Amino acid sequence: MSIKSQLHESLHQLSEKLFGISVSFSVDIPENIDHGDYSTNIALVLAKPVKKSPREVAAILKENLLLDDSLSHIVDKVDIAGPGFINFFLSKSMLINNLNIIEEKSDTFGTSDILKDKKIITEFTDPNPFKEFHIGHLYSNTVGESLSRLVASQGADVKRVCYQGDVGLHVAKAIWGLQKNIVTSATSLEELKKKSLHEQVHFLGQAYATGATAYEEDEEAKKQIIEVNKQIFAKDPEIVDLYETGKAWSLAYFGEIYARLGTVFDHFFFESEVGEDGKKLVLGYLEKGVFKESDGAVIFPGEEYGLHNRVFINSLGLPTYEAKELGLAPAKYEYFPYDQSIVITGNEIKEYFKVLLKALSLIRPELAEKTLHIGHGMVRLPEGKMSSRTGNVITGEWLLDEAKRRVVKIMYDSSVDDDKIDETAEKVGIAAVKYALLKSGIGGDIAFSFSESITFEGNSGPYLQYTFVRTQSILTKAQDTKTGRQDDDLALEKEEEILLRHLVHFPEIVAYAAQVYAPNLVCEYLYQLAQKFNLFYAKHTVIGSEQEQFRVLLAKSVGQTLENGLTLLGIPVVYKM
RNA sequence: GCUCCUGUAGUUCAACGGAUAGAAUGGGGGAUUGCGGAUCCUCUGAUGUGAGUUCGAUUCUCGCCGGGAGCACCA
Repeated sequence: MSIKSQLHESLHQLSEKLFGISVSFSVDIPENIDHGDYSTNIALVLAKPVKKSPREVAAILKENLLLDDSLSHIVDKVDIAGPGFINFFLSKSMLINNLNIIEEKSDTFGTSDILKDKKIITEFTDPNPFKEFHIGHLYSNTVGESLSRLVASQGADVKRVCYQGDVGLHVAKAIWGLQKNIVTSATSLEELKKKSLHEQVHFLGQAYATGATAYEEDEEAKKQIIEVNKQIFAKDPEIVDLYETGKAWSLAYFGEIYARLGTVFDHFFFESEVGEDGKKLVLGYLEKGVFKESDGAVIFPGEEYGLHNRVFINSLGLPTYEAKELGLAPAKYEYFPYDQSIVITGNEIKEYFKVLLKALSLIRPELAEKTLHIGHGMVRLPEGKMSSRTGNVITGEWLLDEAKRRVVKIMYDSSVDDDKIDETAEKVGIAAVKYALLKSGIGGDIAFSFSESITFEGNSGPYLQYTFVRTQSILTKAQDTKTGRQDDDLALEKEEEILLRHLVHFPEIVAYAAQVYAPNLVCEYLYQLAQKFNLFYAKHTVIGSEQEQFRVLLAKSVGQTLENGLTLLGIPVVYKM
């Protein structure tokens, strides 16, 4: 049990014992370190029912708290402050002993078993074959990977899956565009098959742009594309080679990006696999009145539930995204009988997802109940909107390459050609991009500016990596220093005490971040940790000082915590940069 | 028109209904012949607006003003 919940429990019991009431109150980690390591508002909440002033209530609680043996071990001092907050200060021995705990727990420091035996399936990234992997996908992947790691750190059994739209109008546009562009550029599918993956994917991207533009501007082309769409569903031999080849290119390309980002999916779902099941479900429940026919299409009457109507099967008899998604939920459950299914997508389909969940709740209520949709914001570019229709997109790959290029430029003489440097630059670049995406809350939009997001100063991924490198540098130089158990009666410098008091909170922050699905809380914590360490580092010498043993252990603990935290964010560490 | 999201320093972001609204960046001024200066310190500067609920509101409710997304055969 964490210190926080111990305090909560003790206060709860005390309130019942002294006043005979149980109220809802909180135990917080104060922002201001002068307000203690933990604080509670219980006295403010109790004041009214007890008919005493908050400070009086606090005083009564304080007196009795000190009698509690289990608390006197942990807590050194209890203060009453402000309007009636009770502040707790942890004992020094507790703080120092935490370093020993970190050393023992090593890479499991920060984990817990709150979600033990829970099966959680996470779905994220979801790029569509035949289309670009753009920054939005990069963002979804970064968020999804971090959330997956967070819930896994709390003991959950996690499976990552990716759902890809390999059938539908967008594919028809790309296929049509491929046919067209192969002719206009006087090449052939056989010729293209010999080219590099890069060139193939580029050709695909252009084909999609060609098809998408024609669909909007050319009536004849539009009709043809709709025909192609039917051919795709029918697996028409005329297009099957083109289709399979293009899809394979896309998937190979996505695979390269996942490898760079450190995501390993346990399973890939395709619309082509779940579409039929979804359609059958819809038709089955059409008879039962869940769905309705309207203008030749089958719709779900969301308006009857305060939402909006959506088409599930279009008038051509083809399942739309909605019906396919309806088929996906049971398929996921069959693959992995989950306790919770987390779907991470952009905010723009939030309303749509509500409709979908409503429909699912009438068909498979137990699955709908277990499904959680988390919407993330858009990545806005100051330079203007990107559009895959015009082929004017910033791709995820381009962004990663650009970040890496800038790292090399800043860190090294760019002429150097060295595998080690290349590997480090890649990791630092990934850190810059991922951290920029994760440091703010996932609900809001992200204003992505290269100058500010690919930065190596201030609140950035590379800053954290740099701080980690410093800790490791100390450890290398102090190899012979023993870091065994530390005495309690050490005289602490102010900067040391601040660090120790911050380190205690890591497991609580991680647990909370996992609970509320907020990787940005981990970012915030790590950034503060790095700042506090750098301040300590600037003011005190580690190696050669009288407290070398203690300080080396402190550096080691900070390094371990930084590494564990960065790992939860899906960000790699480096040992030299 | 309807639904949802959103409005905090010049800019980009924080703050379970709590204490003096916290950072980064920008701008001004400084620091360590020391373990990596991609560091550290310091100054500067903000809750769109009007009510309400509360011991206490950036946070909750309502109005107004501004920004964004979605709303039938795309995904």
